[in-house]
Amino acid sequence: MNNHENIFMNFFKEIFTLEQLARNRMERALPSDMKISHFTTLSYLVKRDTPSSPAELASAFQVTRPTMTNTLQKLEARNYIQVSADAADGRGKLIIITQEGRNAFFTAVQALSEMFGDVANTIGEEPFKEALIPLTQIRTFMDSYR
Amino acid sequence: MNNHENIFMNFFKEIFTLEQLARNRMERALPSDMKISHFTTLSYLVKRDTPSSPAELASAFQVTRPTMTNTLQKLEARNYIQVSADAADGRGKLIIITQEGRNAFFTAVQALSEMFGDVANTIGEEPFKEALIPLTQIRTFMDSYR
DNA sequence: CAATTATAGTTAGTCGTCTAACTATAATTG
DNA sequence: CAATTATAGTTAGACGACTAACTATAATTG
Repeated sequence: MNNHENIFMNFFKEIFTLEQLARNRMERALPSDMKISHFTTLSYLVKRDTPSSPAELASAFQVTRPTMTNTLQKLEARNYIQVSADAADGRGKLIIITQEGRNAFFTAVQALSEMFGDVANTIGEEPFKEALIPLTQIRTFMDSYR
Repeated sequence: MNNHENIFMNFFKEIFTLEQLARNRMERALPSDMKISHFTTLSYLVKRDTPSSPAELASAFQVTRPTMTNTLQKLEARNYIQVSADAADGRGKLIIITQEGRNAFFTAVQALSEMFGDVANTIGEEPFKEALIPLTQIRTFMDSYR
């Protein structure tokens, strides 16, 4: 394995490890019935003022449609989202967040803020800022180049 | 959500998305019976000239011991590793990689190299180098601060 | 415009990870 | 040194992600 490959290997090794560390930490901080997939989906919906389709959500989070079906079923069962038929497309559905969903989301944000606050106080936010630019660049590229 | 939190949210959103993109891409590039967990475990073992314990491996990859048990059982079934009792500790086991494991590992490295080569040719390795320093810093911190 | 192909969403089944609980051995301590 | 506590590894069961295969509707095309 030459140097070239080592940079990529090391990069993705860090990504995999960080993903696991962050997932564990966030899951511990979040309310027990709120998974990361639920949180990120609500986060997307709360910023939108127009309905989103399941396919759009699946694409936004790089998960398959069956995975998004599963996530949305959980959210609907908890009355965090409202699902309706798309009048403009007989195959489609439209998703909006409910007030209950908004409340649950902001409660979760509060819990995460405290957790992130601890991290920020210790390591500071500089490394995060520094990493964000190349990370976004790499993610955008890998996202488009499939 | 204030600015402070947005940096962390955005950072971890990129980590989650990148993890999924990288996982999909690597899984497609690897031989079909070689999972990422198998590859990274073999990668660790191939660099060692002394045996490793399952607990050491679990800790190195931030997975639980039952998860590592599962991974090692798969690797042993394929004769990629050799498992023996630890004479110095009646509870422990010792893991070494076999020649067959080395061969499978280097075949996998070859497949990944080609995939990374495509990425490198298009985006270059600069963003990876740039991200690696703060990523390692953050990972090291989150690793130690549990 | 009928037939084909593509797309939206779901269901079924697999896999890898997790937690909880267990056995066995080692280390610690009153 | 017996009793307690900690550690190594496994098993069982839950969960979220995946792929393959399905239904239904939309878009395309010969």
